[in-house]
Amino acid sequence: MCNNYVQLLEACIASKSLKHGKIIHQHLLKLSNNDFSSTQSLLLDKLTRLYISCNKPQLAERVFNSIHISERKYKIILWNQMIRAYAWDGPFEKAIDLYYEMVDSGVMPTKFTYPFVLKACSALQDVENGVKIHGHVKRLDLGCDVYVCTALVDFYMKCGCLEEAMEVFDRMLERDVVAWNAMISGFSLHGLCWDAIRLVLEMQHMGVNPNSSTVAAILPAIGEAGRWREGKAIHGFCLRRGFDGEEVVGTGLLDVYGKCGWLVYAKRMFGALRFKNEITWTAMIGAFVTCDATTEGLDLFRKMRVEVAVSPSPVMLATVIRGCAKLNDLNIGRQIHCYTIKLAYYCDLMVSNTILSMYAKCGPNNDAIRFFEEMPLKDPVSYSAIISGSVHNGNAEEALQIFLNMRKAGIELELATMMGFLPACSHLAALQHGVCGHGYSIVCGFTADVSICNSLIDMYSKCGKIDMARLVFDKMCERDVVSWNAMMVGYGIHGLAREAISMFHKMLNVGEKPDDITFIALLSACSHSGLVNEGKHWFLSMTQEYNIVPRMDHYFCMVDLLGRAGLLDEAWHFISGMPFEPDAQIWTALLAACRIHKNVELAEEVSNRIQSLEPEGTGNFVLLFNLYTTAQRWNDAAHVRIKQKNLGFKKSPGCSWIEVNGIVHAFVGGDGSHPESGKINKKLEEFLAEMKALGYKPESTFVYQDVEEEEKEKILLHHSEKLAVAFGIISLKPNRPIIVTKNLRVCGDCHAALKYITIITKREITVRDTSRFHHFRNGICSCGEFW
DNA sequence: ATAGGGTTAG
Repeated sequence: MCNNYVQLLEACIASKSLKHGKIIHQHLLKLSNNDFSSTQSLLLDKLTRLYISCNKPQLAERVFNSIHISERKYKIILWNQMIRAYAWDGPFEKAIDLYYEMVDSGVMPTKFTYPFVLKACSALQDVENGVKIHGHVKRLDLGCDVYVCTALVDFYMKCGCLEEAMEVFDRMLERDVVAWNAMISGFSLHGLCWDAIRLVLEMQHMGVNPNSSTVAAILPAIGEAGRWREGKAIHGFCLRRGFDGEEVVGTGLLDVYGKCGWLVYAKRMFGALRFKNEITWTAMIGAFVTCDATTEGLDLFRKMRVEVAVSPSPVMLATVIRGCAKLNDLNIGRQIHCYTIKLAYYCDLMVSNTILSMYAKCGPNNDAIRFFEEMPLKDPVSYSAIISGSVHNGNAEEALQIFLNMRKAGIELELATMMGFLPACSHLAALQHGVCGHGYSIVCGFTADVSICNSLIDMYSKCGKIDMARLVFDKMCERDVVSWNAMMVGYGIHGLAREAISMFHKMLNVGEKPDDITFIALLSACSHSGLVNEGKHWFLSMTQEYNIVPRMDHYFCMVDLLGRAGLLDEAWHFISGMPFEPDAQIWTALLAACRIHKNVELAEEVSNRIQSLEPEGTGNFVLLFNLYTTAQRWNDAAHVRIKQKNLGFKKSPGCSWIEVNGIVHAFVGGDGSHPESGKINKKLEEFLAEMKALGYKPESTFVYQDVEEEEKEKILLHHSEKLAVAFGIISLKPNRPIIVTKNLRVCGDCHAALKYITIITKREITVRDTSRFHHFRNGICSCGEFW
């Protein structure tokens, strides 16, 4: 009877029939009175094998454990197979546990044990156990086995221990193509393109022929590095060897072409492949997205849905969603989002992070934050995406809050998190948080990264610490165009145009090529310092010497430059000579200039143009309104206000904020909601009396309501920037800097008053408004009255 | 073999 069961089980193993196997298992349980141990070990052996072959390692392990311990010792193949089954698709910890159990029960592992258990270690990134197991290998004298050594190389490489991997590899007496491939794919995994290529050449030199796996292993690194020349060379090699028709190689080549921007070649590879699997389709869609042919990519996705009757994989949907984000197409984005819900991919972090980032990029809206809050699983990537997304959508305060929650929840900070956090500090001028971010970046080694340092330069300069920004810049081992641009922008907003220009020359001296943003930085620096002739010079040389076609933004800088300097007619002519239609922003720059230089007639003309171009804007109304009130034309002013109201626009209120002990306190004009409001008002009253004694006269032209003088004085005294400064003075120790940020341009009366306050309090005050910094000290402002 | 988060401009 027993033999019959053995034969039955063997039949089940051969046909991988779990269903029948389970029935037999039940029978055996009944026969043996639910006592496994009395069942013959041969049957248990077969049953274990069956469960392993059906990929049910847990069931297999349970049956295996009922074999008597003395017999289990000799079932080495079963041990190995169970470890393999766990190492295949987890739980990986079980593979490692089983390995130790095996060793502890005195069973000698074989060379077949190690590749499996090491695979489990690399899946878990468990270096500690991997190293311990490496020790066992040495003791068991398996250190020369190609199979085991290749597994060790693969393990070390996947865990990022490149030196250990190389050491094992170098000691190998013989190396087959698989061993070389382990090294090559390891380098490729870490983006070390040149090391991977060097090894391919070396292996050929040693007489080992690369196979199609070698090619497949090296292609991702080539693609990531954008080395299209090497990609083409490998393509040629594949053609000679006949590898190019293989799905894996063909897909890899397609991907390289896509990543290098050679869409035509990518399409040709795709067309030439006889067999296309889902990965091939995904790679092609991704190539379209990367090469800015996103619409075509989405079309291909639809075509695939019709032609191939399989549900798209998470990776494919992530690629498609990336496309929606790039197209700024919330409609299709939402559809794909629904589709992922239908396919139950909502627990796939990669998919949900892509959706999150799409909502953030297509903002500003509340979709991103809502989606984030409802995510069942979140990882550091999700946090990074929502932090940078919130900053991108103009909500830096929210970004800061999420960052602090993240810290509280103990979630690991990654480099990209910092890349979202530092701009949030820049926006808020939250110097204390920014400095913490800098410290943390040093500790984590992030400061070795050029982009992090670029963000630090930006953070310090926007927090008023231009010298610290320069210090970061000077300490960088490596700089890119962004570093120079960020530094120049910093000098520009601090009114240090000369320094910005000198940076530009230094940049040219070290051979860095200026880009379009470099010139925006240069032109806006000139504009803030009133360097009209320099600005004109750079605008011309930008096209003539550097072959950069001026964009709308460059024209904006020029209009701003001419306008601020009072050259209104020239600015007008400059706009008329533009090669394309000026947008509302350009006209607004001119309108702002009209306000500074009190030219009502031109302002009316310009305002009409703005309204025809962009009826939604409110800045236009505000500027015109202010201009009329300054000219005391109250009727015209009222008319503008009525028109604005009828059209349903509200002016965004002036808001100023200051960071005190890591908390950002915000104020609007006349704000009495702050807990310290009583003290703030008292301080301001004191200042008013002292200022008047020093010769201050409230400039009532900056009050845009037609009310009594006394009332005007009160309104002026409670402008948001004065409230924030007063709060700073009463809450910060005398040695702490006072840095206030405002969402609009600083008001003229406040500008005058703050100068007096620096005399009275003997403190330095910094105000950052929308266009630049004002450093007040001893009754003088760094802007030299030019802003 | 395909794959998620990122710096400078107004």
